[in-house]
Amino acid sequence: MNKNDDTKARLIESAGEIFAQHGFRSATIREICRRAGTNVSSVNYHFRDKYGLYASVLESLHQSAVRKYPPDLGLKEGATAEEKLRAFIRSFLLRILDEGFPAWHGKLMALEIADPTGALDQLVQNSIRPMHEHLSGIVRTLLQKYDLLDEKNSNVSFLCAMSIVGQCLHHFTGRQIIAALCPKCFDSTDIERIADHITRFSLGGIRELGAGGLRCK
Amino acid sequence: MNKNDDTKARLIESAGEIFAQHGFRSATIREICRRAGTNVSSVNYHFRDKYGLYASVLESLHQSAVRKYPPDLGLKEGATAEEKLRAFIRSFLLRILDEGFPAWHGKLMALEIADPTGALDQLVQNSIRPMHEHLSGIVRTLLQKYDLLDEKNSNVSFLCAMSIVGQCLHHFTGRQIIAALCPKCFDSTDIERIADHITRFSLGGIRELGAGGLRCK
Amino acid sequence: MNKNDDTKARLIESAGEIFAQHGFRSATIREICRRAGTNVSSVNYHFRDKYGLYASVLESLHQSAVRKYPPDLGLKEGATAEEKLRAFIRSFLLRILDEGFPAWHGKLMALEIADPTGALDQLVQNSIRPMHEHLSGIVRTLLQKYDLLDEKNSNVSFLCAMSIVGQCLHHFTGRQIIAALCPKCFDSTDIERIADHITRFSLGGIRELGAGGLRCK
Amino acid sequence: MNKNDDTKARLIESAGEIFAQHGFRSATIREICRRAGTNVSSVNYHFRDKYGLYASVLESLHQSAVRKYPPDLGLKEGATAEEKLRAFIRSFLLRILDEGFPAWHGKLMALEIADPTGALDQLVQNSIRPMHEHLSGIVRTLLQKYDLLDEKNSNVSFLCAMSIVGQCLHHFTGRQIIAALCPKCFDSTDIERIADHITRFSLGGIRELGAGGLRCK
DNA sequence: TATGAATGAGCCTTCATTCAT
DNA sequence: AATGAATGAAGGCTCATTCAT
Repeated sequence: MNKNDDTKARLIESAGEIFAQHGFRSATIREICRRAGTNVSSVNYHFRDKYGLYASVLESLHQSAVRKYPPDLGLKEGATAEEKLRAFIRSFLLRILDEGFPAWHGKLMALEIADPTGALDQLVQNSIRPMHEHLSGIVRTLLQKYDLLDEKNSNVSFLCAMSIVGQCLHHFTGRQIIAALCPKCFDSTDIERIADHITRFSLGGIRELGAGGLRCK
Repeated sequence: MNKNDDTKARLIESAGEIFAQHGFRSATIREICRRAGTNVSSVNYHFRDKYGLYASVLESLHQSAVRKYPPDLGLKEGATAEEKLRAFIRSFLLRILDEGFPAWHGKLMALEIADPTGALDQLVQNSIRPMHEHLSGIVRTLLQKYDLLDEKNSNVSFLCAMSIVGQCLHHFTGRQIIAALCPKCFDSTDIERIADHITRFSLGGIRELGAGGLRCK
Repeated sequence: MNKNDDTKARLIESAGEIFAQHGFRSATIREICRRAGTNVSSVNYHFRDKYGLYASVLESLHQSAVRKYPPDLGLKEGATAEEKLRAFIRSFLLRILDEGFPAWHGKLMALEIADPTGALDQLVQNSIRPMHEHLSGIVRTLLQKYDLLDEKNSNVSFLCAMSIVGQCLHHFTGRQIIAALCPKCFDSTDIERIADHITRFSLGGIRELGAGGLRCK
Repeated sequence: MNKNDDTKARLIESAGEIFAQHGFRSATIREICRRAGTNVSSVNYHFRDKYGLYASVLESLHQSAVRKYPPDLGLKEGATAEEKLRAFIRSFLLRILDEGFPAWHGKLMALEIADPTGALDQLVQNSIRPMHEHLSGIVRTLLQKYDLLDEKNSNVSFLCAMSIVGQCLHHFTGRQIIAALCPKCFDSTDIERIADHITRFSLGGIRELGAGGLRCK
C-alpha cells in the first residue's frame, strides 16, 4: 500500500463518517479532507469530484458492510424462519444505530434511501436488493407457514418487507423526533429491546395477513 | 385580500412546494421567488429571512393540513378502535402521498422529521405531538382490548405507535427505493391498498403484543 | 403644527440621535424611522433621501445648538480673554460630551469633521466658521497680550486654535481609546476637570508662543 | 517569495490603502481585490473573512510602522526631554500625514481610534500603549523638571499626553475642515512647521501645569 | 504524484429607494 | 398627505472545482 492508496483509503474512511452524519449534499469536502489530513484538491485528484468520492464510499460499503453484520448474524444451522427474521431485524438495527466503527454503513444506506443522490441504482444493485430478497424469502416462508401462498398476489410479501424495513429505518430517520417525543424512552443500549419489539410486532402482522384475517384458526 | 396578503400567500405556497421538494437547506429563495413571481428581497421583507419563511410555511401547514385530512377522516360516531386506526393510517398516508394541492403538507413534516432544522420543536408542539397522542390513545385501547394493560411498561404503546408511523413514513421517505425495487407494484391509486395492509399488519402486531405472545400458538 | 410638521420634527429629532451615534453612513433610515414611529418611506417623502434628512438635521442644529451652549456661556460683561477661553472650551466640551438632550449637536459636528459627507461646506458656513472666528479672536487677544502681534504670520493664531480644538475633540473622537488606556481616569462628571486642564495647558502654550520662546520675560 | 506570499502581500497592501481611505466598514473587499488583481474569494481563503484581513493589516502595521518612523527618530544619545518630545511629535505627524508608502499606517491607527472595530484591543496592546507609555515618560520628566511631581495625581501627565496626541491627530482627523477654514495655510511640506508649533505649544502647556500656574504671572 | 493557491458561481441578507395606492 | 409593499443593486461569504507548480 503506497502513499497514494493510503490517502485514498483515509479519504474514503473520513468521507464515510461525514456523509453518514450530514448526508451527501450538506457534507463539505473541506471537513472530509480536514479529518483525513489531506488538502481539498485530493478529492478531485483521486475521485474526480465530490460525487466520485461518494460513489467510492458506497462501493467500499458494499464490500465490507455485510461482512460485519450479516443478515444471519449469529444464527445456527437450521434456524427457524422466526429466528431468521429476528436476526435480520437485529443486524439491520445494529448497522443503522450502532455508534462504533464503521457505524456509517447502514446510516449511509438509510440516508440514500431517504434522499437519493443518483447513486441509488448502484446501491440497489449491490446492496439493497440482495438484502431485500433475503428478507422477502423469510417473509414468504412465514406467510406460507401461516397458510398464505403469496403466489396470487406477490405484493403481500413485498408490503410486509416494507413494513419491517420501515419500522427499522424510522428508528434512525426519525431518531430526533423520537427523542423529542419521549426523551427518556431509549438509549444506545436499547437496540435489543427495539429488535424484540419489531420482531414480535412483525410476526403478529405477518400471521394476521397469513391467516387472511381469520385469527387463531 | 390586498396585494400584500397576495404576495405573502404566493410566497408561502411556492415555498411549501420547493421546501417539500428539496428540503430547507437545499431550497433557494431565488427559486421560491421565481415561482412566486417576486424578487428575492420580498422574503426578507415579509418573513425576515429564509428561516422565517420556512416557519411560516410550517405554521400555515399546521392550520390547514389537519383540516383537509383529519385523523378521524370519514368516521362515524361510535367507531371501533380498529376503525379509528385505519382512519388514522389512511389520512396519514393521504397527507404524505397525495399529489394534489396542498400535497406538500405531509412531505414537509416527513422531511423535518428526517432532517430537523430547528423548527422541530414548533412542529412537535403544534402538529406532531397531538397526532402522536391521538394514535397512542388508539393503540392503548387496542392493547387493553387484547389483554395487555400498558401500565407496567408504557413503552409498549410508544413502540407500537412508532411501528405504525414508521411503516407509513417509509412509503414517502423510501418512495424511490420502493419504486426501484418493484417498479410496477404501486401507483397513485394504491393508497387504499397500502392503508389496508398497514392497518391489518399493525393490528396483528398489536394483538401479538397484547397477547404476550402466548395466544394462537 | 399639523401632523406633517410633527412627523418631520420627530424624524429630525430621532435622526439627530442616530446620526450622532453611528455617523451618517452607518446609520440606517430604518432605525431612525423606528424611533420616530414612522415608516421608512417618510424620509424620502419629506426629505427626498437619506442625505436630505441629514442636511435638515444639520440645518436644525445650526439653529439651536449655539442657543443651548453659547461660546460665552455664563460669562459676565467685561470678562478677561482668559475667562473667555475657558468658557469657550467648557461649552465646546459640554456640546460633545454631554449625555443629555440634545447631546448630539456637538457630536454630529465632530463626526462631520472626522468623516465629512459633503455637508461640510454648509456646516462650515453656518456653524464652524463663526465659532472658529470667535476662538481665533480670543487667541489673538491673548497673543497680543503676551507680546506677539500675529500680523506677520497669521498662521500662529490659526495653529493655536487648531491646538485647542484638537485637544477638545480628542476627548470625544478618541473616547474609546482613552477609556482603554485609563479605564478609571474619567467619568461623565469630569468635564469640568478636563476643561480646566485644556484651558491651563492652552494658556501656557499661547504664552510660550507669544513670548517667542523667551519665557518669563 | 512564492505566489502565495505575493498575493497575500498584495492584498495586505491594497487593503491598507482602502481601509485607510474609507475605514473598515465602508471599504469593500471587491475594491480591495480589484486593486490587488485577485478575486473576492482570495480574501476568505487567506484571511478567513474581511475582518481577518483587517487584523492582518494592523499586525503588519505594527511590525513595520515604528520601524520607518520610530518615536526617537533621528535623536542623538543624551537628547534632552524637550528634544525627545519634538521627535515624538514629528514622527507621529509623519506617520499620519505622510503621503508616501506606506502612508496608511498612521491613518489606520487614527481611524481605529475614531471608530473602533474591535481590533482596538489588539492595537492598544501592540502599538498604542507602548507609544503612550513612551510619551507619558517624556511628559513626566518635563513635569518634574518644571517642579511638579506627578505622584499625587497621575492624571496630570495623562491629560498632557492626551493634549499632545489630540493636537497631532486633529491635523489628520480634521484635515478637511482645516483645509476648508484656511485653504492656503498648509501644504504637504508643512509637517515641520506643525511639529514645531505643537512642540512649543505643548512645552508651554506642560510648563504652565508644572509651575502650578504660578510662574511668570 | 500531490498540493497550496486561485477561481467564479451561487447563496442569503441589507439597504435606500420607488411604486401604487 | 402618507404609507405599506416591492424593488434591485450591492455586500460578505461558502463551496466545489481548476490551476500551476
